[in-house]
Amino acid sequence: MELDKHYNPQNVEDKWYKHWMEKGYFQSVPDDREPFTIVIPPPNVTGVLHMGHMLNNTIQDVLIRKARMEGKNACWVPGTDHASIATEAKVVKMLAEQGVKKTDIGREAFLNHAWEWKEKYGGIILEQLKKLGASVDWNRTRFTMEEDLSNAVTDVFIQMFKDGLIYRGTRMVNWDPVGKTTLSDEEVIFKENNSQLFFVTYPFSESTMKALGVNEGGLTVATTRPETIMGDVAICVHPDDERYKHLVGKTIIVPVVNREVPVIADDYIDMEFGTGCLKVTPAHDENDYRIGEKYKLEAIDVLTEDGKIHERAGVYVGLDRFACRKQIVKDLEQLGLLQKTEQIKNTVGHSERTDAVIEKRISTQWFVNMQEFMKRYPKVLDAVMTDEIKFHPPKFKNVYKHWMENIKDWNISRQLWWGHRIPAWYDESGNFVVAKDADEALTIYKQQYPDKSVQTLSQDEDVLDTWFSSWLWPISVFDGFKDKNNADYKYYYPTNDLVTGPDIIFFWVARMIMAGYAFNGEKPFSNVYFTGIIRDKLRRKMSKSLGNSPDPLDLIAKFGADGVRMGILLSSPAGNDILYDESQVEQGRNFCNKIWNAYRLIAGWQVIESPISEGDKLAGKWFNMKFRQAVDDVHAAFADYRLNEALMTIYKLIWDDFCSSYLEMVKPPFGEPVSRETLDEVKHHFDQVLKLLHPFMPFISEELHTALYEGNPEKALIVTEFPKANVPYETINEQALSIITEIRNMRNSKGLSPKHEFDMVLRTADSSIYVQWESIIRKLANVVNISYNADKPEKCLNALIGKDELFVPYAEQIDEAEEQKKIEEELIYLKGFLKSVDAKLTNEKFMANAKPDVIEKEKQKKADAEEKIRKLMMN
RNA sequence: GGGAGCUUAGCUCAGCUGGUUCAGAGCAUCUGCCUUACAAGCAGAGGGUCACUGGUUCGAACCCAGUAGCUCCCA
Repeated sequence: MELDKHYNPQNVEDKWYKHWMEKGYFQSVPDDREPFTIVIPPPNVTGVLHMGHMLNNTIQDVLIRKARMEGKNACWVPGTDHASIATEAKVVKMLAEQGVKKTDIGREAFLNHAWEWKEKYGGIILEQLKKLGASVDWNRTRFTMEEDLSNAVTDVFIQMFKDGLIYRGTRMVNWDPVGKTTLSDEEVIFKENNSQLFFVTYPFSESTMKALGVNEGGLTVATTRPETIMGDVAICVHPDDERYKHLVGKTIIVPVVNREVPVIADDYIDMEFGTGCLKVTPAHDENDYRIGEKYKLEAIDVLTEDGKIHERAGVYVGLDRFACRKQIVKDLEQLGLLQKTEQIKNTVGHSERTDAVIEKRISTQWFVNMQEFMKRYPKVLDAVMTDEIKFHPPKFKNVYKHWMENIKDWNISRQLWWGHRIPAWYDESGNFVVAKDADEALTIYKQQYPDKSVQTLSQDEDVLDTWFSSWLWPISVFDGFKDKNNADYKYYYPTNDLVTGPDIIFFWVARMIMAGYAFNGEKPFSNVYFTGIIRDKLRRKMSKSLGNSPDPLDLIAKFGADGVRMGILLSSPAGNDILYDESQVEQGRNFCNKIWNAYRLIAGWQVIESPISEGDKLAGKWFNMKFRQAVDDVHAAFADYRLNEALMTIYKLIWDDFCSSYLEMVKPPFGEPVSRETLDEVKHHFDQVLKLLHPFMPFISEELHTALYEGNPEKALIVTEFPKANVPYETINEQALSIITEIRNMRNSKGLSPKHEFDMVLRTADSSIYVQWESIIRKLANVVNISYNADKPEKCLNALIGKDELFVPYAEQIDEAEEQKKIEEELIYLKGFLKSVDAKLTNEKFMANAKPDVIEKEKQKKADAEEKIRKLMMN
């Protein structure tokens, strides 16, 4: 069969994925083997695959495939996340395009649309994972809003409420005016902003003027948010501030609304900032809220849920908050109350999902009491600090610790419909009970409020934060809440590795650890591999608006899944951002091609039934040594989750040692056959290398593994054995191989063709280390006659091979002076080296302090250098 | 404002508890080759004051202090 000159992934990848599926290799059921479990970070159900997913899932697939080949019962659980805000936003947008508003159609109809949407688009991202080669157990696909997982959420909520870990309270929360929902602190992204700082004068009240005996005047405050002036209830200054001391206790007038408010003093105030006067707006700022509580001030919320001015403000009603800012500044100017405007840099919170500017708002919501939680489950922090749960790279331990030690209550209610509805039921006066369903709620209610005669309660309209279900994921995918004693859960949990981005360390990783210890008393996983964030060449994050994010499926179509996997992995040590560049996936594709052609080479060999030659035998042993060393390196790299280094080791093993060296050593001259024994050995080595490669590049390795055995391999590669570490091997002295490089170099420097034949003379104390390599040296260095310890030829090129001398007779265009110069340079180098070594050896302090083995090494270096110098001097 | 981390070749990064003249890898670059496996290739080569300044040490890319620049997290 004619084989294509270039590897063609299209002919290979889908075929093998289908085959693996049909054979059920991805499926896992509990048995007596050791389990190896990974739960996928569930992508948003309506999402599409992006580069981050590619990196993340490739790493998981590498870990899973390796474990599977090591004889473990590998189980990779796939699934999707309902992603409350993101999905609801998409459905709202879709309905808007049809001219439908969610409030018009009501909750039930809206949810029908959402489920329809989910059915239609929910599977896309999982299908895309197949293209990548992800060996997930599709029978185990879960969805965070399916019945069992929803029940788990409800049960956990109820339990935590009973345990006093969940409470309903009125707090200042983050409000997203576009999504019209609250957000947790983690969902607020702070961005640096160029803002204007407005200096606004609040005039003295009549009584103040009277008391001061003046006819005019006022206090000037600096604010970036003049549109909240209508909510001002006080002016606050520092008690020690000499400028304002006399005004404390007096009143001033809030501009525009002409409300008379007090001037108060509190040492919270920073005298240096602005004018040293703070306008107190308890409804719209966290710090003002605290001051408001302390001094029992009213909180006037002047904004509506969509960020417009509320009727309560009295003026500008209905105007958008930013439009209002402009308008009020204009009006203040006209009133002569705007003193000046300064440009400042500050940070402004934005919604992670909608990017809207966040408003602080006082609202009644559900919270998890985190301080209390951490008090009860100290293991959540300890496990990470003591490496019971290992972070890779470990630098994220600090980040984790810092967050844990400063943890705030978690706002878990969201004003959305798509999600897990909060299992709380209310009567008309706001009394509520928490229960599994309406019936149970009523029963409990009657017990709790026996004197009330309510027959119907209404359920909380809000749903829970998406992460309130995600944090249960490693437990709930194995139905650990439904039945603590089920076989899957007992077998697979705790899971082994979690692979995710550092951006969700708080959202998800930390909370899964909390859930693990709180609901089960056990860690959810043993290792967390934090990937980097994929950026473009210029270190910009990949984003739709920049258009710098390639479509992963296009890349796979162009370069093959193996090529893309390799390209992404090669440059991504754990925790480092990866700078994506198409040349990397090109490198991956080229590597596939290289391997493909290695196969083409041996597939074309004619075979003869003759015994293996000594040279081929030696080449085989030599390659085996290289292979074993590489395998050990690969295992060591895996142990530290240095996957990129493991892959690089394999890359070099295949390209340099297998292709460039081993195959060249045993390759028969054109048209000549190869011995059966040699071919078998080459095939064996090739197959070993493919096994090592398989977790990284599953498709091409499986294809060639099969091809090597003429379509009848004993086993599919995916379930063969991954090469083991620490297998003993015969050590081969390979010093002779540097002769090849030296001679090729000589030829190159003289501009000679590789076809130009050379003879060579070696001066050595031990010719045996060279003799066995002769046939290979002849072949690869194109040398004809080899002699040992003969006289130095009249005219020759020379080089040092270790401590031995190599002469290559060559009469033409030889420049004696140049050759001499080369030797001189070598001598200068060696003498310098010797001097530095001598300096150490004659230094008493060195001899006194250095470890014996270091001294021994230095002595050896001295002896070697002296011998080399002696030889060079003789010429 | 608080915290963490980074700075090594043109680029991306290794360099473990100081000890081969220790300065490495891949890619890129340069030179010569279309040598019947592969030009998506082959054979070679050249690139670095290890951010800067001091200190500790027989010895520092590595340890310590300071300076500068960058990144991330938190408020």
